[in-house]
Amino acid sequence: MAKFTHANSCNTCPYKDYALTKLQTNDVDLIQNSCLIVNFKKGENVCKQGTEVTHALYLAKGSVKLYIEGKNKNLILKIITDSKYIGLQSLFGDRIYQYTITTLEDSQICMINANIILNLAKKNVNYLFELTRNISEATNFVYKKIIDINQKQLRGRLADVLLHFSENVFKSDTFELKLTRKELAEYSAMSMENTVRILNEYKKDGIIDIEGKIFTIKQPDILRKVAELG
Amino acid sequence: MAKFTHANSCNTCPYKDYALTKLQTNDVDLIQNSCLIVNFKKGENVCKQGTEVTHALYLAKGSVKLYIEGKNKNLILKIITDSKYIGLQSLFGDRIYQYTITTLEDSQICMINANIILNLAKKNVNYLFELTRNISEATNFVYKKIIDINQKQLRGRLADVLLHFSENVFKSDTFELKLTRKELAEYSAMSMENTVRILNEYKKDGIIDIEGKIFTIKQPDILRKVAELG
DNA sequence: TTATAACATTGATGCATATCAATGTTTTGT
DNA sequence: ACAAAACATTGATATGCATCAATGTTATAA
Repeated sequence: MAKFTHANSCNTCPYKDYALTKLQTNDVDLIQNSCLIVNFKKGENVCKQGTEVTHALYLAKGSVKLYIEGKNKNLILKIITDSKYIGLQSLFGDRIYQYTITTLEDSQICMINANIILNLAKKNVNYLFELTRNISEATNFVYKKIIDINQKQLRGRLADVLLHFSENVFKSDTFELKLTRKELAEYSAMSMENTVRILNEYKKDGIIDIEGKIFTIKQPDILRKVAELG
Repeated sequence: MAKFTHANSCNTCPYKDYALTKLQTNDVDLIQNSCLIVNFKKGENVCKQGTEVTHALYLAKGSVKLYIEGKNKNLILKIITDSKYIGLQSLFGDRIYQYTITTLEDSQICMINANIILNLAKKNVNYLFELTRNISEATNFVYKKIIDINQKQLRGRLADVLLHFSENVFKSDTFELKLTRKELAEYSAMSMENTVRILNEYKKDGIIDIEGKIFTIKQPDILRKVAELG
């Protein structure tokens, strides 16, 4: 199992979340005292669909995939890379994880007792407000995901996904995607074979360049048109 | 356009939301003074995808569909019938509606200035906590919706939808669905023709009974099996 | 360092589902 | 009360996509 250490400097932590700035010093101490910094190796589960929510999860360093496990296939809803809470809405909802979270590389996750966060949230409205904003934006993201799955077909979906990585996640025309083709497929809600096929189509057409896991968007405008037309 | 009246008795309103009980009397008055009770006729838009969020929307009486408008087809995410806030997460997120809401029958909607709700939320943590719980549950519902669309095929999806209406919404084996076949299709993420086809399949098999818009679930166990097997 | 498994690629096949078409039925508005 | 539009139904057709299959390539572990 993963190794862990106790947090000892949340206030000066370089991965600190903005919501923490809304808390009094002694409240940050409460979090710090409860907080375990757990080192996960690549491919380990951080939480598991169907289990009870006992901790708030904060991704300090690394990257994870958040996905729904189905009978035959999985659906990756989000790739989370930055210093971010992961799955906050599970704290306030029915306290059962609706999804599994797995690391895509060695990562550090802060685990804070759920009730401590809930109590702080009940005490400090500015803190709760930040968490709520966070949850709301997560919901809006999922709405966009649904519309993609429902309204576009393969080529459009994959174009969307590539643009999303380039523009929102890595903010660069060239990026290294820490996903296998299968995972990219699960993120785009299509089969792995078709993902490969369409990627190579785009490559042949000079729209993108692929070198293993290094992606280069060569003609973002065309990709944008494909994404738009579906 | 829809007629409206000013609210004058939020505290004693039979459609009052639970979250309101968390507010002081004078704070409820703030809401009451801002609150317009708008009478919408069947088929009118309550809010429109892509527009700015200026008001919190509370469905006092009636029923609405919340749906994403696409190029060719719409996707209904939720049918809301009870005394419920509709689209709370849009208040805390990027303040642009990601969806359109349309009434399914004549309905009364309370419209409260968004900033008044936000200010109260910032002042009263118990109130905000209830709103947050509300948003979280909405998010979890959407997650379930995604998994249905992604993992199951037509028959399973439609079985799921029928069971959901019977068990969660109307809590009865027999119910009147205020949806056209097209809307039922948009809610189940499939074509209208296939919706009709499969409904009649179920009818022929004696699993359900349909009389116009009156649905009767005759063999819920079989329907549950269909929903499970996909 | 070699064996084994996971990953990646490409082509061929089948099927679920949307779309098209034609027709009857019910609402809706005037 | 009538016309027009929206809704509902059923069958035939087309196609987007998953699945299967075969093979090469790259990680991973013993």
